[in-house]
Amino acid sequence: MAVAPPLIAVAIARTTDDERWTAVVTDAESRDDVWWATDLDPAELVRHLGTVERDRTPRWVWWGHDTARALAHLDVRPMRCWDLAAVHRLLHGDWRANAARVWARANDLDSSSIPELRPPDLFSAADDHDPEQPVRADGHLDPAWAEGGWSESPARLRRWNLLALDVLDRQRSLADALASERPAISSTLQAESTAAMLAAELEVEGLPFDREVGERILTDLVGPRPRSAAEEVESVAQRDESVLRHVPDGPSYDLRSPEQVKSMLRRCGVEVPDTRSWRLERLVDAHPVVQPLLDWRKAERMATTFGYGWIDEHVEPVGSNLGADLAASRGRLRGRWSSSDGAAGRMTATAGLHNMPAEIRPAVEAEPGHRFVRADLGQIEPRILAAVARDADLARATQDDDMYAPVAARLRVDREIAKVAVLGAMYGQTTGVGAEALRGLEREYPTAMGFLADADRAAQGGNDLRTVGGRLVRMSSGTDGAAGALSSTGSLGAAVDDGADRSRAAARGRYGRNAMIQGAAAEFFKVWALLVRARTATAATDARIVLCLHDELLVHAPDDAVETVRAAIDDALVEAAARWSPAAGSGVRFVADTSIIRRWSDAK
DNA sequence: CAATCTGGCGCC
DNA sequence: AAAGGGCGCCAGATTG
Repeated sequence: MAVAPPLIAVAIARTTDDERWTAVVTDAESRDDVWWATDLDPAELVRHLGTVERDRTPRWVWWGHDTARALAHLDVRPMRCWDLAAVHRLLHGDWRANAARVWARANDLDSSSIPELRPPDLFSAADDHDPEQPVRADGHLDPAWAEGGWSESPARLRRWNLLALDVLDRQRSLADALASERPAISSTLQAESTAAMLAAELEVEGLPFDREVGERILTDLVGPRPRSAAEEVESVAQRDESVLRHVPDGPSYDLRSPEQVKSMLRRCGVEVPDTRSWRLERLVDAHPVVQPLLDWRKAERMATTFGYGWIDEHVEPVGSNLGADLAASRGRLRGRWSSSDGAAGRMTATAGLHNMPAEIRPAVEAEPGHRFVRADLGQIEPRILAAVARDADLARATQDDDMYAPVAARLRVDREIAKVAVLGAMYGQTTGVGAEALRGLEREYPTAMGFLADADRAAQGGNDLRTVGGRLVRMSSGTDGAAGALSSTGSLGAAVDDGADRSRAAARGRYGRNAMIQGAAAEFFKVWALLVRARTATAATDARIVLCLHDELLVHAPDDAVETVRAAIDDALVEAAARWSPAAGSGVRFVADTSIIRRWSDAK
């Protein structure tokens, strides 16, 4: 049995904007400072933190993203973490995990009474609160502390660490209380915390992006970069005209307004309830305006969401670590990352990192002397279903590289039907081609289907759920839960069980059933990604994860390290399956497809 | 005026 | 009987 690593709190802050640092490192057991210093240059700080990491291999405790981001900025890469905000999000299903909310929850305070930070005014003189005291008389954190005041002096950093350790104790005891119901929860909390560190690293690292390639692609799709506002207006007008010239003379229509597009189509004799592309695609023969409209939509989206402005805003030059002449157009595409967001705790990212159109992906290109090692998990959700439901029959199917093949054979249907049915069961879809096969699934895999039905039923009833790893998925109404938008709004007084109510309940059911699978898949993915992170960022290989995409990893590695990285990724998958306790002993096999490529678009 | 909602669409 | 999960982002429309 391994000895648990020591828990050590860390708080760091820049003293001025010229890169001097203050740091306090506090031992959780003794509540004594392991080390503190002020007016440090970054190299000293990094050396000290590295010494603690190496000599004591601690689990680092900190409040949240600020600290993780600062560590990532310093290129300090702790291997074991406890991020109070990440743990809070998981335990309480509350994604607005700022320090005040984390503290309030850990201390059983009502989050609706959290004080707001107010600018100093005439009344502040009447406030007898001591500014050096972080906790107010009502038990809440002083908002001035919570929103940055903690970083103003070494004494405050130390105090901030002690408060963090108090929260840590409360979080650990809550996790202990949940452990009988969710045995994986402790390891989930550790993985989620280290994933928060990875998210901060992804923000700093950025995704290698070649602006010249990107702009060339854009030129093909939406025309050359406008050189003036007038040219911009002209190009927009031309794009609009390519659609509007097919419309009979009459009023003008704004193609960006769905209502007006509906009117426009009506004038052309095409009546539609909405103008979604899948609907219009069936009507391309109904009127010559339909196809140009579809083309317009595609180009317009490219020009607005992923156009020149997008590149200008999110791609930064890599700087001096490459020869300027060698890579003038080389940049890094950066967005903000969250390690666990939304219903099921998936990673999310801004700046289009998670929904970049395939057409643009050739611009994501490894830097000179480097390649990408790309890996994606195969059929992750049905494999996760087999594991979390502990369905032995479905687990047997996962032995196949293509698990839909044995499922199809057992149901005596085509593979495509089996696939649609399995996915539909996890999404809550019960109509269409998969409907008949769904009944086959219920007959042949009653354990897995029963698991989904249980989650569906519980969620329909408004009961909160927990993923297998322990993440709370809130179904109750209120302002906290991600399911707020789904909660029933109508039936307060004269409750009428009408169609709208049933439809909302069904939506909650689908949401809940899917959250159990998507959430567990996210938890498994993070275990895998973190093992890859730990194994590939050694001095020998110095590879970096540059993108996490739900079931896909992109690692940027020096040419001579790519084979080592590939092997590490494959080993990490085997290890993740053994370490992630819901899978351990379930008989479920996980598979990944790994390739070594120059451009992201080269795979698949 | 900003904040929020809605339709639409990219990706998984 | 019917029931399509998640995210971020854009633009227009609406609300406060």
